[in-house]
Parts: sequence; C-alpha cells; structure tokens
Amino acid sequence: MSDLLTRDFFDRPTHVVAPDLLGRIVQFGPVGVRLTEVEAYGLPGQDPASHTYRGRTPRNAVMFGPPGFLYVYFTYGMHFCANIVCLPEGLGSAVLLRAGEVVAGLDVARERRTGVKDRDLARGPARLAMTLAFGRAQNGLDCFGGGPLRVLAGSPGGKIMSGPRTGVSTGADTPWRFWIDGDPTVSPYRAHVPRRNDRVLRKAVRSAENTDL
DNA sequence: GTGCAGATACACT
DNA sequence: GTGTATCTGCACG
Repeated sequence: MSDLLTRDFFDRPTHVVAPDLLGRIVQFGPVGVRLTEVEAYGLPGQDPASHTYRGRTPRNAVMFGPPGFLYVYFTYGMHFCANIVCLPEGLGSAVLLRAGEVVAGLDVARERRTGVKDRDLARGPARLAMTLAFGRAQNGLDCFGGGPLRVLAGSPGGKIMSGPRTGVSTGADTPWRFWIDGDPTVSPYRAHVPRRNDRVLRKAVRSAENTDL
C-alpha cells in the first residue's frame, strides 16, 4: 500500500480528516512515519486551543492557505510540531501529527536521534518532527507538490479510539484526539496539565533571585 | 513512576 | 513589558 492520497482528502473538516489519517504514512525524503495519534484543531473563533482562534498572524498564515500543506511551528523555545492544513483556503484549521511509527528510512531516523529506542523515534509531536527533519524551512511545504513530502495510503490495523482534548472548554463535548488502540508508539502524554500556578511561582522566584543579585 | 528546566514567538496589557 | 505555549529530556525515587 503506497498509493498517494489526493488533496481532496484534506478538503474536509479536521475532526473528519483526523481519524481517517490514522495508519497513513507521512513520507519526507527517506523517512516515512505511519501515524498512530493525531489531534484536530478547529476554526478561528471556535476552538480556543487552535492557533487560529484569534485570527491570522504571520506565524499561522499557512493554516489559512489551501489544504494539504504542512504547518510547522516552533514552541517552548526549542521544539517544532507539524500539522497538515485542512479545509479550503481562508478557513484556518489543521490536524496535529502527534505520534507515529517509523516504517521507512529507519536507519536515517536512528542516525537523527541516536540513543533513542525505535518505538520512541516519533512518539510525541516534537519527536515526530525531529525524526522527519521538520523545521522552519519545511513550514508551508505542499504534500501534493511532487516534492519530497508525501502522504501515502495505509490502514490503521487496529481499533480507532478518540477522547476529549484537555484544557479546552468549547470542544469538551467533541473528542478531537484520535489514536490507534494499543499501539506502542502512541505518545503517553498526559492530559495537558495546566501547571500555571507552578510556572508562575517558579518564574516569580527566579526574578526575585535576579533582583537580589 | 513524578517533577522540573529550558529559551523563543506571539498575543495581550 | 509580561505571560503562555499543540513539549521533551533528564534527574531522581
């Protein structure tokens, strides 16, 4: 199974595309990852968790473009995460690639992430991005442009599960996180722990220390 | 298993 | 100017 999907595949709402994406293979150059966990992000003004919630910015501009393009963003000052844009140009939504299993270019993937167990190579959104070598330069790449980035057909080979995304009030009734049941490469990530108070406290302590110096 | 440090882009005051 | 973020690796138990 290595047929290409068509762009139409992504010309649908994210919560429809996301579960359908499980088991498909994202290939970039020599490395291919079979998706085992994804998360859908909604439209501006509708999904507080989405980067497009507050409208268009230079960073999220790709999300407002046509479907089937890669949106790579930088977060926490050190990590990249990758999404694929859904719905027609101008709407602004995408599916986050959370985890997967390396099924092609395993040797290259191991070289990129030495000392990491095979199952952990793409187990988590930022790890997946590292393994596929997604970075700033890959933001805005077309999955259907005939270039090194492609999405291939595949089947989940397991039961598809879904659950609510954490920390979101609006989408609490609609479970927009999808994974393949029992797959060892599904990221263990916890329900987004809002460590706000801890972080605020730590930051306060740090700045207090700086002041004392 | 749990807890924390890291360091940048962006929205908001 | 300030606070948060679609998180990971490592230290520790």
